[in-house]
Amino acid sequence: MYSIGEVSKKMNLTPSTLRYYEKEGLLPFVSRTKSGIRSFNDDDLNRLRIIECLKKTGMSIKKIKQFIDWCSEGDSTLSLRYEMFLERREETLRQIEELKKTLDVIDYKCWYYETAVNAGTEKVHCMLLPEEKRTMPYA
Amino acid sequence: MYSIGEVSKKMNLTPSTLRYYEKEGLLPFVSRTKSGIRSFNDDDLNRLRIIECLKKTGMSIKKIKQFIDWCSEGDSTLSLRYEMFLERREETLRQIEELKKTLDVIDYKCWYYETAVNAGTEKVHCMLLPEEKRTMPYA
DNA sequence: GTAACACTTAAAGTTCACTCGAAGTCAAGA
DNA sequence: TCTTGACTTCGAGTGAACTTTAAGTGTTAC
Repeated sequence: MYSIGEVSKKMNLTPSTLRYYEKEGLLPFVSRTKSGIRSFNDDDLNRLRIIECLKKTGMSIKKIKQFIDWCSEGDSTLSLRYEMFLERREETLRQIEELKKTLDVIDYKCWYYETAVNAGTEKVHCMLLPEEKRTMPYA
Repeated sequence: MYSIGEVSKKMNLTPSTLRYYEKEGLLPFVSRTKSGIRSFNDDDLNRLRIIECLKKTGMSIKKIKQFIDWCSEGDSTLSLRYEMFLERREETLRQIEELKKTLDVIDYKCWYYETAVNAGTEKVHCMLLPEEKRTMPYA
């Protein structure tokens, strides 16, 4: 059993954030001591890890709440939850692809500025011979 | 030469967003017609593409403005800009790695729910034999 | 000429995801 | 007993990135 402070350290979230998540309906599973203090167990931590995972795929708090609600509704929502993870999978693959394309542009810019720094001026890129120039859609 | 409406279509940004970017100092290079209408050229579009690229790496408008300011200051800021792109490169690689780890969890959940949907109940995951279970830090 | 439409500004409004502050409760140690 | 420190609630505040609104200007088609 863990207090909100312990969980906040383990998960790298502030206690305020955890209370906010609870208020938004993301943590209906967290129990309380008889004096009203939140008490997280290891299953709760695992559920929090899934929530963090969904956040990293860019899901909003509202959509994550939808998923948590489905979990509470039991087996009748299994296929909805399955579909959701398939969509998250596609979205995550898309994001990885987009970041890889972004990285190509960044890599080009690293070369561009390395060359310019060595030459002492950005003008070097107007003076390069064609075969020294890199092909990029934009510079 | 392109109007704000044409650029908004080309870049998939609203005219309001482009005006907001200008207000925030991201587009000091965009000129105006004598009647005050913004007039973008192809170089401007390329600069906008770099701005979009930096946004995709998670850079804030303020930090992008810093970079734009450096560009306006000329060769004296070349190494600052080089350093910035090296940092962006590291950050982008980090994000790709994080997404790949996230994808592993999502993939596990896809399997988890596929199995549960086929069985008609989530309880199947308590009944699986040890060798059928996947090892994941959390379920 | 005039209607329609895309452009202009400045300022206010929206949404999201927190984040903080005030006031109070509870359990343990000196 | 009293202090300390971590917890509680509720409501207000924050910052980022737009987004909308209102009022007005300019250009083009008929």
